[in-house]
Amino acid sequence: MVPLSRKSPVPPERCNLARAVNEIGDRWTLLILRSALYGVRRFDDFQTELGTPRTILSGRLKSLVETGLLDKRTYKVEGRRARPEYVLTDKGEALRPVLIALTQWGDQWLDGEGQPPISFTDTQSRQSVRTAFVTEDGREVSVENMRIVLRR
Amino acid sequence: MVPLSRKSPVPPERCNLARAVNEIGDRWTLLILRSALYGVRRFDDFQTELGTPRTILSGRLKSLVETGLLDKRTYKVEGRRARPEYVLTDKGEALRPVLIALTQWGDQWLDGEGQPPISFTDTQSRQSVRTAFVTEDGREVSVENMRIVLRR
DNA sequence: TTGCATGGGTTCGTCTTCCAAATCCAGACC
DNA sequence: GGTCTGGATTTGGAAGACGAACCCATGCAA
Repeated sequence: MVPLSRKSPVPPERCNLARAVNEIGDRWTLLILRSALYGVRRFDDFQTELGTPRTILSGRLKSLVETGLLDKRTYKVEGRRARPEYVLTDKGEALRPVLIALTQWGDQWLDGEGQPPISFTDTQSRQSVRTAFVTEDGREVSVENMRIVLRR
Repeated sequence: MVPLSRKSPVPPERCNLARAVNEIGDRWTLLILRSALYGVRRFDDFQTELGTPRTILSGRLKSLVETGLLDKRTYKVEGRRARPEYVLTDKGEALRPVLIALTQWGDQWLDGEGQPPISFTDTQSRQSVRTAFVTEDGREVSVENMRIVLRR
């Protein structure tokens, strides 16, 4: 169990977790990113899938573009006029491991019965895949063997 | 880049990511969990560190207890009356990898200059630690080598 | 025993955000 | 000219966030 502390080693203002939470830490934003990671790009597709109020969706998409998580482009279907689409940037794509880890947390602690609806396997070994901590050269480290390093 | 899709393979109602987001996906809740993972347990310590309005903090702590992420206990300091404290449960502790992954995302994409304020090393090899996907037996898998498996 | 300090809240009134429904708008097609 | 379609903005009411003040039980000191 974590020992009692009166305050965090890194204050929230300097903490990149706190910053990340400020950027993506709200329900709709996370759900939009979830859909985006599955390839959803269009306003009405987000809206239909998530049921997000159109006002909110419009605002969240704008924020996500401003913070560089989504790229607003134009797509054109033959015989339709050009429309915007919202595609994940590298920065947005880099959240995939975070959201997969959160999904697996949900699989374990929220679902209860049965198999999770989605999981992943390694195309080579065909083994199932989970998130873990690894050293630089890719060997797994357990949480007990991790030491916190504070800068300064 | 992710191919275009008109909807997600798992609808939000069945998705454990969406469920997880409903349970912990708001700013204050995530910030409270962050502090809790560092060992913060007491009302005023959360309040001082995060600046959360006391009404909000009170409500969020209550929810976190109800959803089983925090355990409300009593602590007693010599010469002080007994007071409640909020300690992470196993379910809450299991979020650590998720939040570390998010921290590392923030280190990479939000900070810009310099070293991150906090990082981790393996006590054995002294190498730095990152989050990654691994097979059951702990060998790393890259995102490109991961195949989605849908149940049913 | 009055007074004050402490920690963990609740109450109150305001102020912001959320939200659903309606409307707007530009291009494509008929 | 009328209508469809996708991507929005506007509007007004409902919900949630917020800051300040207050409450309350205990311990301690005068």
